[in-house]
Amino acid sequence: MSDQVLHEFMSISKALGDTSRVRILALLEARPLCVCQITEILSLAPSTISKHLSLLRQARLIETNKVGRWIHCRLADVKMNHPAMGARKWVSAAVTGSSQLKSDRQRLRDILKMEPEAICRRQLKRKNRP
Amino acid sequence: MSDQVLHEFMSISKALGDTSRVRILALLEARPLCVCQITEILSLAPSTISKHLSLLRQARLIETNKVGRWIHCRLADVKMNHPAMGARKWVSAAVTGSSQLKSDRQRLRDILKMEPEAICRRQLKRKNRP
DNA sequence: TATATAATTCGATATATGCCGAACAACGCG
DNA sequence: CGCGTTGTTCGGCATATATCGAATTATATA
Repeated sequence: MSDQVLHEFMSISKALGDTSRVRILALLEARPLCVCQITEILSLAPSTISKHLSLLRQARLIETNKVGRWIHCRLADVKMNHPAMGARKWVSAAVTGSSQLKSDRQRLRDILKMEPEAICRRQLKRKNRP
Repeated sequence: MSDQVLHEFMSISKALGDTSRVRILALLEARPLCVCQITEILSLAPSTISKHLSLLRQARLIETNKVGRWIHCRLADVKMNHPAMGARKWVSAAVTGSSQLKSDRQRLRDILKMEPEAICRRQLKRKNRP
């Protein structure tokens, strides 16, 4: 295809153009997370989170790997020579101080206190008894 | 309003999420330009360009000032302490080598050879005799 | 093997965005 | 002043995207 450079750049900038995806990136700066933890914090449908993660992966901003039943997400390797790395640094510097992201981090701390398996079960419970 | 920080960031990342606006930023890296020159290079309707410039201005990525009949556009002041500055550096580094932007720069060189007033008249001619 | 769980894909829908042309506003010049 | 020029605003249309729920796939476990 033509103009790989611009295409790659647009893939990254479009990925950064949505609040939910920026929140996910900011969460992953604290530590790697599994998809169900991210879903729990953002309070969006699993299918929506899945789509967001797919776009972030396409933009090479995050990497994922399967561990048993779960899929672990983490920020892409910093040593990678890719425009996504410059983006990561910019985002990181630009969003410090956001109250939304601060509140997300607090929610993450709460969730990490629970046993890992309890998180997804919580979502199930909520579904069956609304 | 709540979370000024995230809101400002999203304003910038959304501004960077469109090819035409990235092309405008890249052009302005070469030198300040008037709106009609940008319109000529991108080959879009004046109203479309105007909208793009408005978004770039809201994101504090560019600044404009009126000079007689024309409106001059330039990249925002680098000394400014604003997330837009980090964005500018990232964009600049990430898009070098794009063939689309290279071709835009060539087109810019051609246009700069013409007398300034000839550019807008060219658009007028094309309009009257299609 | 049968069931439950974690995540993705698909289809539908509502909203956002990019683009244009027409109308409008501001400015300069004869 | 009246006209041409430059740019913006507005309304409409087509496309893109964010979201959900239902169906599907893959994995673990009883």
